[in-house]
Amino acid sequence: MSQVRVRFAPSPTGFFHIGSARTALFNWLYARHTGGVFILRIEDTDKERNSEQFLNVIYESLRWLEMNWDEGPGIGGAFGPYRQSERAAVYAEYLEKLRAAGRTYEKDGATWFKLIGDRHEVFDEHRKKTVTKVNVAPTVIQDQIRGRVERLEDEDFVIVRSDGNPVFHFVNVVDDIAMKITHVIRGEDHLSNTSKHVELFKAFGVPVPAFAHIPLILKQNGPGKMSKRDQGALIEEYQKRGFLPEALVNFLCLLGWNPKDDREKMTISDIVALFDLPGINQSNARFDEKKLAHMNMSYLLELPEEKFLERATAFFRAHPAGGAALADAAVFREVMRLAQPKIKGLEELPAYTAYFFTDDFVIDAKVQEKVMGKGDPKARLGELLGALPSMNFSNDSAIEEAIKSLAAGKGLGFGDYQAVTRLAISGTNAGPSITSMFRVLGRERVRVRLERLLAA
RNA sequence: GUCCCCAUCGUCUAGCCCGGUUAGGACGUCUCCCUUUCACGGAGAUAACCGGGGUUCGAAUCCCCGUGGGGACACCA
Repeated sequence: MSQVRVRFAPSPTGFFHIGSARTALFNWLYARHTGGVFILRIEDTDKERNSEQFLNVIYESLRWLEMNWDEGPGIGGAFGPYRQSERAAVYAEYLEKLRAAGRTYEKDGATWFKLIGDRHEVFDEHRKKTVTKVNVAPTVIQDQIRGRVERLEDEDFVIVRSDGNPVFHFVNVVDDIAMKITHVIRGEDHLSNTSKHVELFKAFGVPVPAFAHIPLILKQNGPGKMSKRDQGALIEEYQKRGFLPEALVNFLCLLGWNPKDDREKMTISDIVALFDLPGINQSNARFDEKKLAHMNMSYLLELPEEKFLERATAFFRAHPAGGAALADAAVFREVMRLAQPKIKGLEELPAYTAYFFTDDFVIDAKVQEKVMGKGDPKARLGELLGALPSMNFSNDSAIEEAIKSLAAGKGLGFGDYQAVTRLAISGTNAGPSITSMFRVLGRERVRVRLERLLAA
């Protein structure tokens, strides 16, 4: 068989969302799995709704998710241009073929595609108008995922608007022919359009590509498919929130596809090796951000220290808290080492580590009430403060030993000092071990914080 | 309304094609363990074959009908 050629064909009429990304991903995976070609084609024939801003979001999101395209904008290729707004000549040429074959006619200033068969008028209750039906046999669609689907396509349809611009169905098919697309992998919302497309392919006298209509992604709450306006729908949102692209890709693969065993976390090369069209599900999947978050945490946890530092640095650079956090590279590195095994996502970092970078941190009132109401926390603070000047701050275990021996001298344990000390130096009840916090903060800042709570 | 697609735990899913499983895994939730807090991790628990008919010795699995969900019905893509 000749080389697989697939395309992802977004229209830049809105932000790039989860569903589009998954469609792109399945196309990309299939190309990589088969050693084929992944083409990016921009379907910007709707002049009213297109915008350069949305176009850039598409490019940026695809690059972020590392779905590199082999042909398309910025790359070129033998079948360009790859933006439909620049392909008018191609459409004119193909329109002429259809016209020559007697498959078009003009009506109301637009060009219509003519079905072959006897015609009769029918009043359509739903559309409240009289339409012309054509007696035709049902169009058969052979779908790689759904099997054989029959659909009656029995009305002529517009292929070129009265303003001269060709419509989606026409340009989509023309480009698939011109770009020698072998497999059309797209959302199931296009299944109903496919009969139009098949009739066009047939009218052009070319073989119909293989179709694979993948299930849709439903919004996490409420009815319907996910759309650009839904909460958690936008790819760039995840990028901004510091999700790891490899985690998002892995998660997206699992929405509608799986390796047929218990594996979930897989490297992209494993996925490429295992992915295939017949393995794709037929039913829609609901988006579950909790599972994405879990996947993300799992990837974050196994990131090498240096990689984590890189990602965290990039995240803080784009964050309001970044200035303070990144002021001292050595401290930042230490704090990130402490934070990596503890957090679920990079977006937790600023709040989780704030007290390392500022002395003006918030003290959690609820935690304070709880901690200060048990035992004699102020006595413990006083004792610790007394021991502080002679404490060896060079490493965690030295600090731990110092606190333990202080505790032992009073007939207490490490735990009796833990909560109140943590509250004093971080304002909360969750975080790295207090010995690490001591070491990173340093004696002087610890002293000030202990005294502050003691005086409160 | 018409047409098309789909249907296993709350969610993502394995199993279905080639009928016989204690219907498996993951996320979530809960419990316990680990522990210097919080996470991580470990052990366990929770929870599903949409309904009804057939076919069959036997149906999650095959067939039909309902029901439910989704999509499409533009001179949008």
